Formats: sequence, structure tokens, C-alpha cells
Amino acid sequence: MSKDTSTEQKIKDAARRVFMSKGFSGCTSREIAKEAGINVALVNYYFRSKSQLFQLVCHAVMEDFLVSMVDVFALDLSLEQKIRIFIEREYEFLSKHPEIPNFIFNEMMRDGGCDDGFDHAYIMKKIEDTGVFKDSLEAQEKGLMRKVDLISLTVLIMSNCQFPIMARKLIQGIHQITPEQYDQQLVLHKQYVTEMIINYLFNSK
Amino acid sequence: MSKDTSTEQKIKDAARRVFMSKGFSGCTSREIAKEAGINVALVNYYFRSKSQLFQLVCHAVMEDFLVSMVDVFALDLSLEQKIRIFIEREYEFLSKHPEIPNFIFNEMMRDGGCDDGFDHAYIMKKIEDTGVFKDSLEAQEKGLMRKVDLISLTVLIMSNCQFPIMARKLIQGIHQITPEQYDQQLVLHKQYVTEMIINYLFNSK
DNA sequence: TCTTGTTTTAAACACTTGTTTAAAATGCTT
DNA sequence: AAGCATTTTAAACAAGTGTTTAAAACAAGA
Repeated sequence: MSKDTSTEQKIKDAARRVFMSKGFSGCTSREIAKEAGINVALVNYYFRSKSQLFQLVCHAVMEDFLVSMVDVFALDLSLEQKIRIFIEREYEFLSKHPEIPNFIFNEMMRDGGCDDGFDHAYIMKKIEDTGVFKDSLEAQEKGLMRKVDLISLTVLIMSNCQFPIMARKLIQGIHQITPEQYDQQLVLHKQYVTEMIINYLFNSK
Repeated sequence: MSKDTSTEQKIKDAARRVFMSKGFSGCTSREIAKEAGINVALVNYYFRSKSQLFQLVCHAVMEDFLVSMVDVFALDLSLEQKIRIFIEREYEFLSKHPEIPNFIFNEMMRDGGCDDGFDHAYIMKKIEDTGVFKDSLEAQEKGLMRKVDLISLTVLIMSNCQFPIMARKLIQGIHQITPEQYDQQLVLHKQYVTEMIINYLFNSK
């Protein structure tokens, strides 16, 4: 039987949807069961507890997020081009999965959110393996790139990619625009942001 | 009796603390009561329901947040200087109240978060009253400022002020640094961000 | 001191929560 | 078809939920 329609997978999928939109304490086991179209008891039959199912979802989400970020840097391009494409891909990915950043900040980072096996070091390793930090330091040494420490570099890029997605509802509300208008806005904003960041990092004059 | 120690105020204060750190569905009435050092029933005696108390907290938080943003623009300075000082103040304010952005995005923007009296239009009006949008458009007409639409302008600045605060736990975890180190990092980052934004908006060459 | 209105309390209410149980249904091998 | 383990079900469980109640404690004026 294909895994996509197995009960176990149905629960996982439903749980991901529900957890992502309502948070761990914002939803119930019965809600997940209903979304999956199965009996409540099956949640505990396949995944011992609600918490355990939640942990599983957290891992999956973080993994998706990481993969989306990491694979750009495998390309054989200049650092500037890599960053350009990274921003491009980040907007593309986040447009498809706009709930992920909020989920990470509010659910995974809460007390007891992901204190088990999922180590922060694992994330760091994945990023380091791409060589992007090494490339950046090299470029900075050669004077090709503004000297910005690596933490600020990542925060800088993440801020300008993730925040515009996270703030969608607020901005739409304040400026009274439709989701479609905000989508257009995002395309524009991505261009501004790319130019601003590239300009800041690589045009030192 | 001073209002600060009245039972009503004690509950409000406790509720704000608890709601901000755990969210609406992440905490219980009894938890709030315990935090306030009072009997559970008093929560319903003073504020008919948990939801109503939550709404009150939401309003207060949003008001604080708005005030912190708005008063900068009353100053008689150039737009560039206003933006510089705005970023400065924003970092200062958010360092003292780091939970606010996450709270706004995840609690107030959720279904049923603040669908009553607190209108988005009210926020917009407060911002427009400062004249910052008018100033920006004028500066753009005169060629003193890069032509960036007002939505992107606000998102740009908010991204680079709020996100670094919101992402604290994640970044601290990934880069394995202490809160004190992250505080230092924030000071540095604020400078980078200010320079980058000012540079982007006002140095057109 | 008695009376009146306000504030606080412990107990209870009806309901929902995550989880368990024991029986029923299903699928598979022989 | 019979026997078996696996999967699914409805029902129940104890604990916790927001909220209400009715009585107690309190404050203050007559």
C-alpha cells in the first residue's frame, strides 16, 4: 500500500496541518483525528502521545526548512550570485510554506518544544557543510565583501526574507490590501531587498 | 488605594505576563490567578471571561507598541535622521519587550485574536498622523530618497528591527552563544542595519 | 451594633482534555 | 474455513478546563 494513504501517514499529514495552524496547545487530539478522518484512539495507537506526534512534526518541518535553504550553496557560483539565488529561493519556498517561520519561533522554541534529539548543533552542521561560511570569510579576507560577522550575515538575510512573510496578516490589515495585492508586493519587496543586501555587502564605496 | 496594587490591576498585570509567555490557549485561568496571587473566581468577577481579559491585554500591548513607534516622528528632524532614531528607539524598546512581536503575530493575528473593537484602521491612522508617509513621498518626489512604496518601506524597517529580536532563541541555539553575547550582537547588528537601510534609501548612486 | 453593598472564598458545575481499555473488524497465512 | 496478529472502534477514565454559585469576610455609614 502506498505510504501516502496509510493511516499512519494520514495522521502525520493531518497533525502537521493542524499543529501548524493552531499550535500544540491550540488544538486537540480529537481535532487531529477528525482532520485525518480516523478514530481518536489511533493517534495514540500509532504515536504514543500527542507530544510525541508533535515532536515528529517539528523534526519534519525543520528538515524541510533546512533543505530549502541549504542546497543553493552547492551550486558553483560566485558568493554574490549564491546569495541572490538564495533570496530568490527563500521567497519561493516561504510563499509555499508561509506558516513555517512563525511555527518555528512560537512552537519549537517554546519550553519543551524540541528539547529532545533534535539538536541545534545538527542545524549548524548542515549549514557549515555547505561551505557558505568559509566562502564568506574568504571573500571578506580578499576585500571582496564587507566585513560583517557571520551571525549578522545570516540574521540580515533571514530578516528580510522571513519577516515579510510572517507579517502578512498584520500588513494586509493595516494597509487594507488583498492577499493578491500582498503577493504582488512581495515580488517587489524581494527585488528591493536583494538589491539592498547585495549593495551593502559587495559595493563597498 | 493606588491602582497598582488593586486586585483588578494585579490580575491585568499577571495576565499580561502569562499570556505573553504562554499564549492564550497555552495557559489557564488558574495559572493567571496563581501568578496574581488571588482566587480563580476573581478573574471572572472582574473580567467576565478569560477571552475578555485576553482582549484587554491585546489592546494594551498593541498600544504600547504603537506609542513606542510613533512618537519619533514628531521630532523636527530630516527624514534620514528620523529613520536613524526610529531604528535606535525600536531596538531599545524591543530589547525591553522582546516578546511583543511574536505575541502580535501569533496571538493577536490568530482566528479570534482581536476581531472586536481594535481596528486595523486605528493603527493606520496613528501612523499616518505622524506625517511620516507624507514626508517620505515628498522626499521621493524631490529625488532625495529612493522611490520605494510605503508598504515596502515599513516592512523593510520592521523586518530589520523586529526579526533579530524574534529570532533570538533560534540564533543563540544554532550559534551556541550566551544571551549576553547575543545582546552584544544586537548592538552590532543595529549599526549594520542602520547603515544598510540609510545607504539604500538615501545614497542613490 | 446593625445594615448594606462590595470583595473574596471554597466548592461545585458541566464540559473537554489526553489517554486507555476491551471488544469488534480486518487482513493474511495455512 | 480456521486461526492468528494487526488494525479500528466505541466507550470509558481520571484529570483539568472555564465558569458559576452561594456563603463568608470585609468595609463603611447609620
